[in-house]
Amino acid sequence: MKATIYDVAKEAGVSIATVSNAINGKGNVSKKRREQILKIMEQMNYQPNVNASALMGKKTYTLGLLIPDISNPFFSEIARAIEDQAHQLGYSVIMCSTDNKDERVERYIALLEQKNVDGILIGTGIDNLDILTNLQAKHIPIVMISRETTTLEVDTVVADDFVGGIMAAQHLAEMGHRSIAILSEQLKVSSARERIRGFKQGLQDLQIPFDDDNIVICDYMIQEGRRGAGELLGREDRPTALFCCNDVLAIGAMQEARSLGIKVPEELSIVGFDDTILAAVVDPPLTTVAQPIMSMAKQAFQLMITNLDEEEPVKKRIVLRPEINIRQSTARVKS
Amino acid sequence: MKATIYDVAKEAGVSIATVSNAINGKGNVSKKRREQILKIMEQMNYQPNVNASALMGKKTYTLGLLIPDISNPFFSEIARAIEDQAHQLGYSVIMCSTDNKDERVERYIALLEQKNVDGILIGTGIDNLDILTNLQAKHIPIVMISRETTTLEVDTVVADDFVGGIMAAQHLAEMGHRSIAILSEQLKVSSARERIRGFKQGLQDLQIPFDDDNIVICDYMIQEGRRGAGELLGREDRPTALFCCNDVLAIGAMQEARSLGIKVPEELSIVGFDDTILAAVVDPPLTTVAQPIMSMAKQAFQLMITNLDEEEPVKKRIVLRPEINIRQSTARVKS
DNA sequence: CTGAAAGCGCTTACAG
DNA sequence: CTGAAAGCGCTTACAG
Repeated sequence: MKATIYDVAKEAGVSIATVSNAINGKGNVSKKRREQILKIMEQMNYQPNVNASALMGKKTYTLGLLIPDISNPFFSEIARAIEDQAHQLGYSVIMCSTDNKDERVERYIALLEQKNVDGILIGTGIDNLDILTNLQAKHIPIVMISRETTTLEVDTVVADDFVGGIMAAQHLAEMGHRSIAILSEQLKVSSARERIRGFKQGLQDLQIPFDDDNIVICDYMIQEGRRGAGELLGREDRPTALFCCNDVLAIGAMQEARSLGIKVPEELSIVGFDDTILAAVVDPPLTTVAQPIMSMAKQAFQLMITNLDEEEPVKKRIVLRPEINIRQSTARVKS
Repeated sequence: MKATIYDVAKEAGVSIATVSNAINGKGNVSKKRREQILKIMEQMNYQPNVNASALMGKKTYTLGLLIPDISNPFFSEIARAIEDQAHQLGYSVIMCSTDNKDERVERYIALLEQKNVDGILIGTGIDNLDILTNLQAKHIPIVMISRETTTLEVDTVVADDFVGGIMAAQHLAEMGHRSIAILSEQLKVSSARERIRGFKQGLQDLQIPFDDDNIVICDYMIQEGRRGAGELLGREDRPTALFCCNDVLAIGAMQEARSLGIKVPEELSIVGFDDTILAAVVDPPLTTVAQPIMSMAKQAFQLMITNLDEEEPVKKRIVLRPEINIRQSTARVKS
């Protein structure tokens, strides 16, 4: 049987209240008693039961992490970064893959509530704002990572998608591209919208025209990237460069180009977004905009902790600068 | 404030015992009362506090999942499969990336114990057997997935790595390869040992000689795959085919071959293991042995549940047959 | 400086 | 069929 606070109290010849105080550094326990108790705890290999103390209003030291899919490389990297932050401070994190379905989001949130998590990190899109509003009404701390809602006051940390878009545009423009198309995720995804807005801004700054007909919307799958690229590359006046809102679409585009006999980067430049492991592994290696995942996780976790400890902290929105990793999928346009 | 069992009892005009019985289908609550109570629970949006009921010896409906690294594609796929199984039955899973370090394993296990998880799924290597023995002594159900310990009696589900190795050998042999080398993970990894044993068996069955000098050991990283492949490909009598114990090493080998100007598959055939997303994305697409991840997760979870419910169930070892996915990284040897 | 007692939100015999 | 009471492992005033 696991040792309880009663066992150590009996062993130490004190009351459980004193043991509790010794553990938590509360009340006034004499130094001598305290050390003696701590020693006994060690000997008995006593670990306080977190759930029991949570019942008395203390923290559960458990957090929920909502992301679209833990098996997607981008989100698994986010998850790892969050896990590491959490682990350092003794928090556990429960993974929740939502598949971007509100219905799954709701089930998961209900589950997390029942388990009294201290807070929820949200890295997935949520269509129905009421879900978030309800969470706030229940005073469950939330922080959004890599996703955002403009309408709600909630702590969020994102990469600067707008600037990322500009970077991609500038790079392509420098390489001499003038006929460029975009492969986008669904426009309800806030980051996709921002990336496109930034990209168009970047082109406009350089006086390069862009027509919205050159945007094709895809779901977040390689197959979809192929389909979208196929549509664009089949046009009479085919683009010389593609800006893709994520690496997965970029890879789909690369595959489609190859099967159409279009050489990357000689005949078609491709830039992705996210800099997942996939970008490094593909041939040619993908030029892509990298989000500072580690920093994002650190900041997000910091915000979470602050929420947990303070009363009504002022909501923050932290925007981190991305960087473009130029590899071999982009080249000067052939003249 | 969240509704408690007292709130619904008061609202229903009954005692909390009756509410509890109604929820759990215990005792004898009249149908009418039961329905009335359930309705009120619904109205009040009452969710029982799992941690409180866990205190009375019920389950926490929380499981731990130990894997080397959630950001590694193979393990993130395992994690997703486990998560889906768990979610269906109302279990949450806490992710624990161990980096294959016993010290991290121990910290995580201590954390999981404090949180009273119902059981722990282990998909990571553990060097110090005492860690597992202790877990068993504490009667914490464990099941191993994709890893095993022969010395301990513990439920485990693995792919048949031995057969996977044979499949790889047969495929390469059929393609006419006779000069073959192996890129292995550290030999302390049980699955790597089995894969190699199977591979050698496969060759031997076909009377193809193999020399252990042709095995190079690498850590689980692309860079290491490059290094290992470089070593092998630099030899005077360079092999015409490489069997790699996982996709990551295979991809490292592909990259190294390319940078040495050796064409895959024309001059060098490569087969990997695991069939992660990476295998599909790389060029040429990688021939690789696939583990039936979904089935493995299902079985592992099933074993877990059985452990949770039954007294001392007989320990099982479930071995699932892998399959080889032949893509374009392997070809007939040039004659 | 220390302990008795009440309470957190539940479940489980047990009595009626 | 239903409820009073004890108890799970803790924490927190409060009294001494």
